Amino acid sequence: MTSTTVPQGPPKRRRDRAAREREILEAAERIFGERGYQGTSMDDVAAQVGVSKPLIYQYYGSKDGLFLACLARLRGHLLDTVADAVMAAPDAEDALYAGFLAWFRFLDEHPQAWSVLVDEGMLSAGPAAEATDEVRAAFIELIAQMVRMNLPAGRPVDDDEVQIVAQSISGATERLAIWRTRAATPPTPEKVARTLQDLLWQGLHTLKTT
Amino acid sequence: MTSTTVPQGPPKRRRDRAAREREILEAAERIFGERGYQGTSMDDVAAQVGVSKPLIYQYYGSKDGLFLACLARLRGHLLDTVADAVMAAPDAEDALYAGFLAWFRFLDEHPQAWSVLVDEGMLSAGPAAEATDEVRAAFIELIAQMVRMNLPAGRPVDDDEVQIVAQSISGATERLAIWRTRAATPPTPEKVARTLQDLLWQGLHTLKTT
DNA sequence: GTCCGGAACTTACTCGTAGTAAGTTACTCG
DNA sequence: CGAGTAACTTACTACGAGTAAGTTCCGGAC
Repeated sequence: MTSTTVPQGPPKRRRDRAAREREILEAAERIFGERGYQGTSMDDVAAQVGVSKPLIYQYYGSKDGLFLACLARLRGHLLDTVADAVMAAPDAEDALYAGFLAWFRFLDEHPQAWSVLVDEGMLSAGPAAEATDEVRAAFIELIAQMVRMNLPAGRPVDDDEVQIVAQSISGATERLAIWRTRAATPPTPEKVARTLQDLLWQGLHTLKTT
Repeated sequence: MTSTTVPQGPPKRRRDRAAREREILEAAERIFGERGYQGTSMDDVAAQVGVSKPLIYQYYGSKDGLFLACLARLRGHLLDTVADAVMAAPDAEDALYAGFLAWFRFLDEHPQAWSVLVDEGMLSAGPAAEATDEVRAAFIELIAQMVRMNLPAGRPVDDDEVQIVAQSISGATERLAIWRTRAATPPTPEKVARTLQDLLWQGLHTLKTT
């Protein structure tokens, strides 16, 4: 009877680093999504994974680091979804609508992912701020490209204006998403996307005349 | 020589409650503005005022409570400034521009006030969330009223659409403000206000035909 | 004056959580 | 088998939010 002493139910012992990192990331996404950044402690995550806290620190460096990893993954996923919708649209006008629609639908379908994204404002201080800006910047860039699609090719583009418009759209869609989650009976994604498109479509053309 | 024992340099001893509350609030605004919500400890504020921490808790209840008090005051100030500019404008088109301009100018002139306002996202958890929503709701309402000013009186107003537009504008202006503080050479308030107005003005009229 | 009631204020804690130092266990390759 | 290394843990420190229980001072009643 040398061994066979403690055959635990879950045979979850040592895993290699990549597998553990994935496991931790999934748990973190879930818990951050449920309880928010502040409401989640590293001990919670560690306990959920069945691992000790320092291991998470070894892999992710800090609480901000772990949160950022979640954020980057989720936002990447969202970005892909929206970008696909935009690319699939037949023309610029449809692309605008399709992009908005994909955005709001994704957030309806992944509510806890969205909770994480909302909390990104959390990291406004510290070196994490730049990281979140980078993550968001990919989105702004997608929007900026869509905006440029609307401008005739020959004209000189005022980059400041493109930036202003892209930032505006980014801010508008984020606030609308937050508002929809809080509202008692939020309008459908279609309705919101349609209204936004109506609001912006004409104005986007005035840029080229400036 | 009954008294005259300890004539300290700064004769800051007991003050009545209202005066102390003001003093604490001013210090808190300054420190929150400089270091952000996370970066500020209650001990910092207490030390700055020259008072002990429990006194602040007695007056403001919690860190969130203190922060909210700052927030409400600053946002009220900002709201008044923008509302005044909107009201003073001769027509709806000017009102839109004037409102945006007042907003961006105020934030340029009160950078640390703005830092506090940016951090409000911080309070996405807990009972403080509703309070910040209330504070923001006043702004949304101002915008919604401006939007309604653009619609002909006789038509039935789609309240959902008005809300969507108001939320969008609120989100756009907030994100633009954040972007301007981070950008190396941000465009002038006039430029941003002008571009935003161009972007939105035409679209605002399409609402009435929906 | 002096006594007393309450408001202003403090000392000295508890508790929870981010983060770390130093050590231990198990897998792997010669 | 034995050594090296990656995976992992125990047992802390540090610090900040929030609190219990007390102390000091002022202003009015007699």
